[in-house]
Amino acid sequence: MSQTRPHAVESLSKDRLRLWLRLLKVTGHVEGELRRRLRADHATTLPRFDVMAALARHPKGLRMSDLSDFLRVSNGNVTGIVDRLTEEGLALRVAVEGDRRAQLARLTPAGEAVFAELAAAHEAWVNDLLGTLDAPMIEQAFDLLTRIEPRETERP
Amino acid sequence: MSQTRPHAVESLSKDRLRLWLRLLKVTGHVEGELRRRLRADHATTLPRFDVMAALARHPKGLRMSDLSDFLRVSNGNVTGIVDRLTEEGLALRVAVEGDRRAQLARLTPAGEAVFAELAAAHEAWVNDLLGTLDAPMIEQAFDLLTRIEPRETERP
DNA sequence: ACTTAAAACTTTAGGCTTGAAATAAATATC
DNA sequence: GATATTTATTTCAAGCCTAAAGTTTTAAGT
Repeated sequence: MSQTRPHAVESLSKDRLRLWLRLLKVTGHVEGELRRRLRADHATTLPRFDVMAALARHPKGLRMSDLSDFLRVSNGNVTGIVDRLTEEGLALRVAVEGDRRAQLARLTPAGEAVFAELAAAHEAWVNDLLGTLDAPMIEQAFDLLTRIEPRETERP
Repeated sequence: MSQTRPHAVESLSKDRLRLWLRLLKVTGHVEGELRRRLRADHATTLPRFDVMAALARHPKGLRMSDLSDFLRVSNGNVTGIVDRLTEEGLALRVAVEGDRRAQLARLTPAGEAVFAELAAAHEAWVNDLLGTLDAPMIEQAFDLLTRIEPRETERP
C-alpha cells in the first residue's frame, strides 16, 4: 500500500535507477577486467571469446544467422568476427548441404585447443571476481535477475 | 565447511560462472533496450547520454580527463564524443584559466534542455524495465552488488 | 636557465557494433 | 515457367572503444 503513495512511487523509481547505475558499474568492472586479461594474457578479445564459446558448444557448426541470434548481436558483426577468427586459423566456414545461401561456422582443431585454454582461464577469472559470493547469495541473485528479465527459451 | 570440499568448490565456481553469464544477459537486455529507445525516440546514443549526464551534474564544466575518469572510458574516446556533441551544439569546450593544456567540457543551454528530456525518458524506461523489483528486492540487490565490487570513492 | 619528467589532450590504427543497403539463392504465387 | 517474396549472408557508413604514439604545456630538478 505504501508503494502506491505518490512519494513512495517516485522514490522507488529513483531507487530503481540507482540500482541500474550500480549494476552497470559492477558488470562494467567485471567485464572490463575480463577484456583486459583476455588481451594481456591471451591476445584476444571478449567478442572473439563469445563466438568461440558458442561454436565450442556446437561442434557440428552453427549457421551465421544462428550464431548472431545466439549471441544477440547483428549479422554483420558476426561476419567480421568469424572472418578474423578464420584468418587466424581458429574457425572455418563450411557449406550447408542443400542450401547454397547458408554456411556453417565451426572451430578448427586449433580453435578448439585455444578455446579450451581460454575457457579455463575465463572460469577462473570469473570465480575470482565474484569470489565473495557464496552459494546462498548466488541463488538469491538468480532469483532477483529472474524478475528483471522473464526467462526465455534457451537455445540448446 | 562443505564449501571447502573439492566437489563443492568446483560446483561453486561453475555456479558463479553461470551467474555471471545470466547477469551479462540481463544487463545486456536492459542496456540494449535503452540504446534502442534512445536511438528510436531521441536520435541519440547511450555514450552521448552518459557524457551529457556527467556534464549535467557539473554545470561548471569538467576537464576532459575528469570526464574520462568519471565515465571510465579512454581519453581518446571522450574526445570523439565531445567533438560530436559540440558539432551538434549540445556541448562546448572552454579554456581553463592558468593551464593552457586543459579544457572544460560543458553543456550548452541547448544541451541542458535536450538532456532534461532524455533524463526523464531514461528514468521512466529504467523504472519500466526493472519494474518488477520492489523496495526490499532493490535493497537486497544492492547488498549483493556491494559484495562483488568493493565500494569506491564516488566522485561528487 | 636548461634539461627532464609529468600532465592534458588529440590523433591514429585496429577492432567491435549497429542498421541499412546489396547479393544471391530458395520458396511461393500466379 | 515467370515473377515476387522471403531468407541467408555480406558489405557499407558511421559511431564507439582502446592502447599507443604524438603535441603542447607545465612542473621539477639541477
